[in-house]
Amino acid sequence: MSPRSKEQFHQMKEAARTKILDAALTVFSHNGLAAASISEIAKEAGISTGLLYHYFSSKEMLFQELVGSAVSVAEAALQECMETNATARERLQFISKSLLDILCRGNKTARFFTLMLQAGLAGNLSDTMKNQAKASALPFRYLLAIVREGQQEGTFKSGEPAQLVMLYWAALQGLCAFKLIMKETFEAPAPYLLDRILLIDEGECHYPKESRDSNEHRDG
Amino acid sequence: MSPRSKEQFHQMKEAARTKILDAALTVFSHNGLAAASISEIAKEAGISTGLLYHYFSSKEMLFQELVGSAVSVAEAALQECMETNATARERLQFISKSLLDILCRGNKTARFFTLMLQAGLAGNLSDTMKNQAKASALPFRYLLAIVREGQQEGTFKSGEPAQLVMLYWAALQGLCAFKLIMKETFEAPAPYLLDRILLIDEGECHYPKESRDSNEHRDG
Amino acid sequence: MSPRSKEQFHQMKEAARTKILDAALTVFSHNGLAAASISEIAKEAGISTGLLYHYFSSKEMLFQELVGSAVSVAEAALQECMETNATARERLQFISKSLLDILCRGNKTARFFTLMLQAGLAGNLSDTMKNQAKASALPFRYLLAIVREGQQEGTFKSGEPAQLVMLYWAALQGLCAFKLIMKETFEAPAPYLLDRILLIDEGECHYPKESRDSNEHRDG
Amino acid sequence: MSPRSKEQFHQMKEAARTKILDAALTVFSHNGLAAASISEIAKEAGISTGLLYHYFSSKEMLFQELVGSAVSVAEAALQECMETNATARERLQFISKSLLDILCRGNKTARFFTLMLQAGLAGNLSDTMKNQAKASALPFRYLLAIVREGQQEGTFKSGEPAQLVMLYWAALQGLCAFKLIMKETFEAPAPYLLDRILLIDEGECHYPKESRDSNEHRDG
DNA sequence: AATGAATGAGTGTTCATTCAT
DNA sequence: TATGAATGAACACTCATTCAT
Repeated sequence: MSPRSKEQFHQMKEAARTKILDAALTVFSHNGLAAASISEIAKEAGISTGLLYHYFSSKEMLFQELVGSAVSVAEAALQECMETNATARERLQFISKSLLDILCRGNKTARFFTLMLQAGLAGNLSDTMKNQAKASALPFRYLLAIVREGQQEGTFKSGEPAQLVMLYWAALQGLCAFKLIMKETFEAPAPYLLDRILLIDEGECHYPKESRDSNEHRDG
Repeated sequence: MSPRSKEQFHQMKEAARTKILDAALTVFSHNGLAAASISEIAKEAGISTGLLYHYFSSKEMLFQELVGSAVSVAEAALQECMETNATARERLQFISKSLLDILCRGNKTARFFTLMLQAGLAGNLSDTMKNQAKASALPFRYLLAIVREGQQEGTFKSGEPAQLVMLYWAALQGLCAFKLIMKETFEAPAPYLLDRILLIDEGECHYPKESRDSNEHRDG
Repeated sequence: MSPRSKEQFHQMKEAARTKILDAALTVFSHNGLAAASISEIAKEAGISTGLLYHYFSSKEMLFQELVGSAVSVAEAALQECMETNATARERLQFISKSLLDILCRGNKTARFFTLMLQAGLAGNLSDTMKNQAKASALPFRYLLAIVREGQQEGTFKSGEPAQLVMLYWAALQGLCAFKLIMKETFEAPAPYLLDRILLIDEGECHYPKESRDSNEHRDG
Repeated sequence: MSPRSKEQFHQMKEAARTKILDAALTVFSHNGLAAASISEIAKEAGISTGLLYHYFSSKEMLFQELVGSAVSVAEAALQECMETNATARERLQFISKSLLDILCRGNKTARFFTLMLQAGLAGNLSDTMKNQAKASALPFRYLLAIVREGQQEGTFKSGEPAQLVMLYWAALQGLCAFKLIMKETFEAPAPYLLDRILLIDEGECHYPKESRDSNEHRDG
């Protein structure tokens, strides 16, 4: 009843929720969204199924919270990145490097990406879930801004920004999936390889920019 | 003995099998292997569940046939491509263009890619299925060969070939997934954007360059 | 159309029916009545399921015909046996010997007995089937008559005739089941061992009959 | 941690298991293993099918537990019987009387015998089940020992012991099946009738053994 | 007479969810 | 807060039966 114990309670509650969310992420990404079972998640979290339902009202809500937390973490990170006064090139390099770093160090990021992918693919989700899944499109906006800025800087490759971002993001998605599939065998590519999808190679001759613009976006 | 000719039977059987395989591809790629339900596949194919089992002995066998056929089609195509005496650059451009073309025209390719992805991700497959799933690594070998050749040609970017291929393939995987997620909204990137993951840009200064300039954007 | 071809047709039909009945007997007795599948029977008989339904309108009818034919064969044999003017002892010995003989030579008899047993046990039969199953009680009547006659002859053991017959018949049932279970390992007991359930041993002192009657029913 | 005491849980669990095992015994012995349906067992036990699977992981495991418990109970009883220093004759009389007594009083024994029979007959059992089924051969060994001993005592009939035991056991099997088939109509035979398959009749002249007619018909 | 494709109700089994404790 | 027994609606799969040929 004291403010102290109240806070303690809150902390314990949050700790329990986090434990469950972690377990859920693992199980969801292993078996696919639909094939994951609540009882497996509960076992992974070390609690009973009944207690799980004390914290999350349904499998769907559990999923939503998972996605929601991931999105907000990602958004915060990107937001922070945008607020620095680095060049677009530096920002991209920072993002790529960060992502590939955590990709190397653990499975969590890969699991999140893959989970979002599966959620997007699943044809039988409720509307709320579908909206959540679309929230993953959020990083697109930030990247779009970076690409546009970078093209003006002259450090980014030419091409339709939306297509470039999609390609970059698709590659990232694919890498995350591969990480989970190949397990220990997986070796992340050097960040500069990923950057190169968007950035002009350092050795590249990008001075005569004007003359290129016209014939580069169309090639078939 | 038989009141219907053998050929008639055979034709009908093949037609039915094809219809079922198409339906299965659709449903599997949406929901993943575990979450895909036989009854949904049957409904999609316009038949009863019982009849589905007349043609395929189990959900797993159905999946295996699907994967097997995809792999053999892909291999044949790549094999053919390898046997031409084009340059590595031309080969890659051909592959990218072909893939993005069929990606634009229908969902089948995207579904196949996504199916293989889901198969690889699923943690609870039988051994035969796991082997099948690994068969998807097959295109890697071909691409590796092309990259190595291209780097010697001087038309491919430098970098560890295995990592380059992985990046290229990951981008392709990701694009296929996006295609299914975004549906009509999806617009495939220009092939040259994909190529650029591996190929040195036209404008790049790779000195013995002068003679090339003109034929670089064209890849057919 | 000629009377000749008509008869030929009839013969062919009967041959086909017999083939199916044989197959059905085998499959029924192997897997139990309910677990036996029509398609398995058809395969065993070398025909299609459709054709089987041309001869027998349902699984149940097939079973009924099977039982019916067995019962009539058995009845005919017993009837014939009763019409001889042998002693009761001789009749019983003849019956035991005949049964154990065919039990040794093949599985058909064992299958019939076991099938009837299963039919009797099954709780979910239609009424017609239940009646058929009860038809197996028919041999009881003949054996009862023999026992009563034999007790008057002084060659059969004392005891309630109905109980004696049941014991004899139960032993026979049990042997048939064992035959199917043990397969090649099975060795039928000597007929006289079976007879001895009902017959006074040849070496037995059955003269002082009067004094026995009272203490024989109690022995433990 | 647990709001219900461990003992409470254990008791409830055992009670539920017993209830299910009883129901399963009834249904299995009626319909045979293959034809028995889980839903019928659940209905008989008054629970949902889902709950049944909470206690037994499959139909097969349920069957195995049933058989296992029956075998161990039977073995314990026989073991105890063997450890007394009674004569072989007395032992057999005890066994027969005990069995026929419980056969009269309820259906459980009859069901067990019949269950074992059906298990032996079923052609499509898993290996573990087949082994279990063979465990039913266990009483044979004890009876064989008794018969051999009794023949030396001069109180058992002559004849190949294995055949004599098989006949005795077959009769018992048959009686159990009849009990289930005939239901209330069934009247167990007097124990001495069953004993007589193996024991020399009290009134028999077995002292002056030499005088005994050629010493049985045939048995080597 | 003969086939086997086609159906649909049924089986064993799983699992999200609820509830008494 | 915490448990796990209990439910019922799914699912994969089977099979007696029908039907067009």
